[in-house]
Amino acid sequence: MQINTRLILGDSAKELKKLNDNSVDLIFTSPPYADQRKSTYGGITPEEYVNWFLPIGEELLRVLKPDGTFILNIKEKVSEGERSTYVLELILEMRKQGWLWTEEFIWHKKNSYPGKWSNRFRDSWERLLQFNKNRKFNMYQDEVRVPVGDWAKGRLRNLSATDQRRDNAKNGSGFGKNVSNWVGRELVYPTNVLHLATECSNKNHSAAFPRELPEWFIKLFTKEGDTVLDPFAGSGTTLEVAQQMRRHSIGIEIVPEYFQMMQQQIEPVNLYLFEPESVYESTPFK
Amino acid sequence: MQINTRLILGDSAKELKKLNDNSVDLIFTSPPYADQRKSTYGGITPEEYVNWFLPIGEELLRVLKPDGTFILNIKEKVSEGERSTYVLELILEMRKQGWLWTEEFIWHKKNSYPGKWSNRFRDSWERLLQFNKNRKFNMYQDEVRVPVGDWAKGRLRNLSATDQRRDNAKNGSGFGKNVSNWVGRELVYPTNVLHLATECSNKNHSAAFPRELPEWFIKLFTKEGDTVLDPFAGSGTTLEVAQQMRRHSIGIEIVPEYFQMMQQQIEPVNLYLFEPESVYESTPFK
DNA sequence: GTTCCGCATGAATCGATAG
DNA sequence: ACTATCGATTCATGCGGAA
Repeated sequence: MQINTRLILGDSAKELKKLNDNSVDLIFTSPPYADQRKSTYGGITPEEYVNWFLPIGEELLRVLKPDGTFILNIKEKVSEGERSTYVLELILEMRKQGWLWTEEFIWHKKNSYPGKWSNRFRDSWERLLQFNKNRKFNMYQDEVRVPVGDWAKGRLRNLSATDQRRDNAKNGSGFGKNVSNWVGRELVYPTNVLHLATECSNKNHSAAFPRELPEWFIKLFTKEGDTVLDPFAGSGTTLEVAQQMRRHSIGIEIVPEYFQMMQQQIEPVNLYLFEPESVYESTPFK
Repeated sequence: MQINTRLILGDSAKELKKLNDNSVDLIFTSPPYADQRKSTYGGITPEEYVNWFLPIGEELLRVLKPDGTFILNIKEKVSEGERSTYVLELILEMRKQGWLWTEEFIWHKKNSYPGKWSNRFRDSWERLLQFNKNRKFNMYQDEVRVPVGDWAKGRLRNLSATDQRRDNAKNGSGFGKNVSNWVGRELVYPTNVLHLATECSNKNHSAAFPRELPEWFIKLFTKEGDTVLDPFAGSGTTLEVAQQMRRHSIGIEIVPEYFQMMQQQIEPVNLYLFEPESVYESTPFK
């Protein structure tokens, strides 16, 4: 199967209009955060932020498949000693647009940005807001199971004898099922807190988030051959990961510098030859 | 110095009116969360929640000292497949009342409630919203510094088997060096994420949160002889901790059962005899 | 005296069933 | 149709009794 990675230089508000309705399985993005300094490129002030984002949210709602998911990585900055409220307002407004606010994951950063202030500690977490179009959506939970916590090592070692007995007793009649239950018992489902380190600066350009972050959500909400969209692609981490995981992807980036960085990093068309029948499915492009 | 712990049976909306303006240094509380079922304790629906809380917020703003802090422990529940938005709305409304939303701490629960659903993982975190009356407030950061060794310990504990082996392999020759490195290591400031386990069942009385939670904020925002207020005292964990830390405290609880539990747990007036001159400072009661 | 194992139990959520 | 109740699911933790 052929995996397509499409890079677009331009403004998301405009470029998204060129995508078809209901054509994307997962949107994962980390938009530019609001910033007081107007000098920075794309500098959107906290006051403008919601109105700036909403037209894009509208388009994202259109291009997402009914059973798709939108993950928005965001964190409000401090402004005049307070946390800004634009993220809260954004959630409320997006619900009015028709989004369901399904969940809020937390990225608990193991190594947060250093610093010291008299009235505040280092900020060590970010929001990962999950939005959906419907209550039913695709979620492949088994793909992200993690090794069971440490406690089990000491206690679960010789579970066979007693625990199987207990299991049988509970089930009562049926006794065929239990063995398979305990196979691979080392894996448990994760929670809505992701405890990851921020990416070390071993690459020339440091991404806003570590590769594990998009990887986890791509695993969880898509399968091979699905399409991932990042409307604020930045240096292209999301797309790079999506490609390696054999998902089609589309990235939009307005800053030429970042766009070129992406182009150098990513092969636009990546052929996986071990599945030769090149079934070219419905493309998300009009 | 005499430490006063005052327990009040009644409705916070009314009882708070009996407290003086600007008389409390820290408010730490965990109000009943909104609930679909009307039969249970508190029984406030998500729709009613903001309007129910706001009059209490008004009184809390009045009784808090100008340089005091209000910590609100809360988490929205799921309702019809979505996270409810009442907490977001509450923050926005409290700002209109005059509160500053200074910070949002995260309580990352090590042991979250179990369960499995097709569209959601276990909820493993709660909000600790920090509100203030002014940009300047008392914060004793040095009181909550943690040894670097703490995370090192946790890390070694978690990754026991394989990682210790790997660690040895890395160190290669010298195996005496590493341990002494962490002894007496300098204290560092924490972040805005608290990683604690929930207090589990088998203790005499189980609280909604572990003792470490109020303890940490009492250390951070008050000094000995200051006054702590919990308008939803529940089983009295906050007050108990405050008393042991030699802070005055006031607890209000509407459910007689919980109130009696507090009374049994806490000595109303606790004399610390090793400071005999009983300086009776300004009382917060009218 | 340690270490180990069994058991109970949580600020939960969904879907089916019953009134 | 709409609401209240109930069972099923699941994992980290502390306590108590056993090895």
